[in-house]
Amino acid sequence: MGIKPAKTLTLSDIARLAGVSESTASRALRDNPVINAQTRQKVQQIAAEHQFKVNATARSLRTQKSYTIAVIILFDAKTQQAITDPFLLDILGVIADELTRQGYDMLLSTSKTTDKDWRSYYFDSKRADGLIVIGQGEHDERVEQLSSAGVPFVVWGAATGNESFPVIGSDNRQGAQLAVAHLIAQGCKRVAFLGDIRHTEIEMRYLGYLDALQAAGINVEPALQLNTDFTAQAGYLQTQQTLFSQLGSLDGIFAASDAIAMGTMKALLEHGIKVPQQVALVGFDDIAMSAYCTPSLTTVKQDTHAGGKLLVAQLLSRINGGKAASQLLPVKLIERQSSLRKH
Amino acid sequence: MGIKPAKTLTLSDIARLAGVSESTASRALRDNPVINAQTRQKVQQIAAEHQFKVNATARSLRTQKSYTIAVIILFDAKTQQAITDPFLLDILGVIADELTRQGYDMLLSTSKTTDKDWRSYYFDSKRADGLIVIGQGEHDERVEQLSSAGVPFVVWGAATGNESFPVIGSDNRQGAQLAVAHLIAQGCKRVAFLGDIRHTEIEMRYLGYLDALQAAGINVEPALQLNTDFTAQAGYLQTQQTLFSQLGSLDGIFAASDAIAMGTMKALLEHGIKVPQQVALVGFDDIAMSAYCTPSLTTVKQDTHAGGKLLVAQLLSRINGGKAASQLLPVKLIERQSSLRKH
DNA sequence: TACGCTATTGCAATCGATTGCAATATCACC
DNA sequence: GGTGATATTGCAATCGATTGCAATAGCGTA
Repeated sequence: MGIKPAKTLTLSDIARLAGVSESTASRALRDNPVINAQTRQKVQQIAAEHQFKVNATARSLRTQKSYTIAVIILFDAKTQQAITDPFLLDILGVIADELTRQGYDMLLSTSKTTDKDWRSYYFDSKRADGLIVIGQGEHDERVEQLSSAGVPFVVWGAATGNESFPVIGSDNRQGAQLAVAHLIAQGCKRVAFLGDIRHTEIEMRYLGYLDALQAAGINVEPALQLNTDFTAQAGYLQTQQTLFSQLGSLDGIFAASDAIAMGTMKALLEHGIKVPQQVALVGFDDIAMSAYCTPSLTTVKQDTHAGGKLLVAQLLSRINGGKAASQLLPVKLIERQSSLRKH
Repeated sequence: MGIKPAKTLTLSDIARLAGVSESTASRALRDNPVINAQTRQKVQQIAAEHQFKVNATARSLRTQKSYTIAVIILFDAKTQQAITDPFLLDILGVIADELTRQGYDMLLSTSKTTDKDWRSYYFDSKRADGLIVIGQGEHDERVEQLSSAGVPFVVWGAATGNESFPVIGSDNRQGAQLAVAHLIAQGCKRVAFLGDIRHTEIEMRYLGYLDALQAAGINVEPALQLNTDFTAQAGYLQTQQTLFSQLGSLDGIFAASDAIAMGTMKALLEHGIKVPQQVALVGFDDIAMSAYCTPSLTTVKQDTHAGGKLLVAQLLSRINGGKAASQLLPVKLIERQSSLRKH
């Protein structure tokens, strides 16, 4: 009478309904070929009729595989806010889709909360078969710990060549070099760098910046490198507080992320500085908004799609006993109004 | 010799090392008071020394609780891309933190990939104890299905008062009403609405738009409501293709999201239209970039922090046998340059 | 000394599915 | 009819932790 409490059915219920043993039912549901075709169909049909779903927990326990990957997003201890950079969402979406496509679930964690010990929490406890760590932060020692513990994991970040774990990431150095060379080609003589070089990825971008300056025979002024967090606000404040007052005449700025660049642009425009005529500006990431601010933002586009897929592919390969290798992804300069003086 | 293979220890190993039974070890680790204090300490110490972590899978199987919540992000079938709106990341971050704080893990899924049957996949299979659905999409029938199936879940979206499930969301109608009333106060006589009203949240915003117009005695022109997807690109194209050519003279635009508004702004500025002098513009969401575009964007701020916490609180209450109630969160108009004509 | 009560601890079942191995049935072929 | 090979199916152990209930020990008191 009325709707039944819908107690979840178990495999043994299905087996009973189909008149076979649990083992036969299990094999039938997994399409094991030793099972007679008719039996298999019957079991599958009954399971479907009752909307039976294998209990994932029991299966995991028995098979010792969770088919779950933990994704950990590292971010600044300082910027204690929730994840903010739009770029993260981009790559997160790709990873989510790709994991699903491969039959894996995704457990998401932000470093703020689980800063204890990922290995214990996710791996030792069998919550996940492997880890994807996004961002190396400021040389986070926890990442190094993982590598010594035999945990399958891959990192999105900057490969320096020295790390003992696989790192997938954009060719930050070349991207920055392209960006700054472009600024120089537009006539810039004195270019500032906004970004916190304590992050490995940003450090690489700084090296690319130096590459471009040196290739052009421009003298490097260390004072033009300003540590700036990954937010529009940081870019805005940095520009207001430092760039104008302390730095003499600049004619170009390379911001280590689009978010920073947007803050910078705001500050410049507020001061009546014309972008790109007086100061040309280039960012990094190509977030969605970059094309739609005014002037639109020249930037370096990372291939998040390839990156996400590669992260997943490498991790799964590693989990299945194979090797995972670090890899650099090519980037592309997207020229927009914030830096284009000619034409 | 060398590093040991580090085979994971089980509870029975710890029990043996401590010289007690598994049951005692289990109780000791969970701080069960019936266990003698000395025994408890000894067991805990040994567990700590060996970095023992309870196997979450086994525990889940036995206790019938996964301490995991599945978060499902719905988005347009049309915009088949990965999650794009920065607003989502905001609330996702809050939910992640709050779940962690409450001892729950978060399983993230995007609707594109798991469009089968969430109930089966997440709940029947015991992967999750409950679901948080973000966005109702275009009256997604799958959400309704959930409610009839006894699955604990809550939705972030727009409560209409008719739904059979708990919906937490901003007071979209009032937010829109505030925004449009503000435009009218700035002198706008003819205000367009950009947003796809097939989404319940947007529909509410449209109602608020109508409220404000009617309160001001302004005639409603249905042609001024233009279905537009949640992206800057959609806003840009819509503005270019429709607003200029077909709509006569507008002096105000209310965009249903900041992303749309930014696209619109770009198109307006490209056409040499002065914002806010000729056309005043208001968005919705208060994403991080809104303060940093030029002119900065007036918008309606949603309280994502309260929203995320409330979603989690209601869901957990529901899981623990309590009730979950729909709730409307207050919003706030943030006045910025894109609409401020006076002063 | 015996009895009852409390404080601790252990035994064994249980959660639900998977799988190695044994058991049975079926069939071909000599 | 007998024998071995093959196709199906079932039994029972197993994954690792939790927990109801029984068992034991220790202690106070009549």
